[in-house]
Amino acid sequence: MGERLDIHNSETPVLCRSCEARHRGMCGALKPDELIEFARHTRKERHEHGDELIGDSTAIHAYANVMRGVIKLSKVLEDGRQQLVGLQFAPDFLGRLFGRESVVTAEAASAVDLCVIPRPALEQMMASTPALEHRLMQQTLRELDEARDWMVTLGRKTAQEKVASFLYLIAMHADPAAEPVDGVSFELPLSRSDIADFLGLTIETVSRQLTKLRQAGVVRITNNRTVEVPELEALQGLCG
Amino acid sequence: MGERLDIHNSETPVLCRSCEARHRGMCGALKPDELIEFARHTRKERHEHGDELIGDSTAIHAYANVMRGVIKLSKVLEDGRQQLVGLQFAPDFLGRLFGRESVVTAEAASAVDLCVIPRPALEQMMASTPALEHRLMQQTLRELDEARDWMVTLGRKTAQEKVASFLYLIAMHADPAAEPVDGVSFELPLSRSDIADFLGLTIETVSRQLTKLRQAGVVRITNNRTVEVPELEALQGLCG
DNA sequence: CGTTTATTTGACGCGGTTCAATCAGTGTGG
DNA sequence: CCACACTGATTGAACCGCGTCAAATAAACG
Repeated sequence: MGERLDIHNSETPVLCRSCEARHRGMCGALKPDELIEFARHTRKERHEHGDELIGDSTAIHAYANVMRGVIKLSKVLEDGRQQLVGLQFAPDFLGRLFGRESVVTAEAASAVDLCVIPRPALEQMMASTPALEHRLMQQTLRELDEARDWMVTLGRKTAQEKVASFLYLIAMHADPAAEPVDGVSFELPLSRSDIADFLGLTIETVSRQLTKLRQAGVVRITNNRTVEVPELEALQGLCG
Repeated sequence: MGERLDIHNSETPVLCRSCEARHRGMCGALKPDELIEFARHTRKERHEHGDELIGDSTAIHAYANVMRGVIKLSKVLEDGRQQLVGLQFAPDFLGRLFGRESVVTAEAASAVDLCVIPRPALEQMMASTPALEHRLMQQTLRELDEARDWMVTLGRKTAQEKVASFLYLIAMHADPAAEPVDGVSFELPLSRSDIADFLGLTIETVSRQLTKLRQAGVVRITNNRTVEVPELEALQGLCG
């Protein structure tokens, strides 16, 4: 009898309870019973640093929610020049909605946990649940805003300002509540090479600018990846 | 009696009949009676080249559809450096949905006709007409794709490739059906200064690269604004 | 036709790339 | 445990593409 009750129970699925996307991500748009229906179609996937999650020009069979880790979206020119065009953190949505095939490559920048849902399942659900499409619309609009900010960085900032802007971006992501006067410390989710591809620079230039920032006392860097910013304000002032 | 019938008539509103947005734009998502309701809230606006349509950091009271002309979206840094972050043509949608205030400046790059709808009217309509939100979602996703393509241009292409890419972009917009082997001719919607801000270059560099392209026989330019491309393939080959 | 603004062209310098060498961290096998 | 290789990051030196500054030319406008 306990079991029979469970079937019609509207409790949050176990796996969703501890999921960030449950509230801040797209699943926040779902009512309890919708969430249960949703969870019936999803599967969890764990990926290692460096795994290619979606290849450029590959068919789109599934979408996903980022539950943990960082994902980089990139594009390459025929001759190999590469540019990052997006960075995704939990609880972002991953995948080009309604696209025939992907126009970017998605790669795990760290260990990553995904909550994967097949394309037809999500699209059906979106069609019947306007709130879900609305939530994804909000995320898409936010991504567009970010892309445009980034375009200013790529087109108009100096190498110094680019690197400062990148550090500031990551710092704010590590601690969204941080005040300008605060100090923060965090791990860089990207290698020098990735940072260069993010900023439209070479690794050498990135490295040189980082040493300048270090010498200026704006940041402290240990083990290549750990960054400490004594006061965000100083960093912000260098962002152009 | 004829008049009474008209009231409940489901004919397309007169002003919408010749509008591009009616089919390709957001209004294509509306059924005839919805279109009538929609049209009750809209007003047509005509703007001159150079008019500021939306200011950075201004409250968003209305959205609009571009019926004619070209609009440039831009951002500026405190010290005046400027970067275009979007170009909009008919029948694109104008305005940051659900945003509190604009994060870009929108300026008419040519004479422009807008179909303006107050913010509450559109948002109510979106809430009750999922197809409308879906259509706008599609446009937003397309804009995001374009922004990311552009990021590659800004971050990784040479001045030569940037200018070629820009000309190619405009050429394809002037004649979307054009084949690579075809030739096309069109008017540039932007000044050299705007093109520079679009590509993250200076006007001098833009000018020099245009002369190079002219000397190479890839384009012919008359009156500073009229461009003729004998074969698109040659131009495309220079886009990197 | 004169004035103003937009574009082109030229000369020069600098910021960032390129090429190359060094250094640091990490794993591997003897 | 150390020598070795390997990968990622830093540093240095030389080069060059693009920006800067300045002047000439062309187009737009009254």
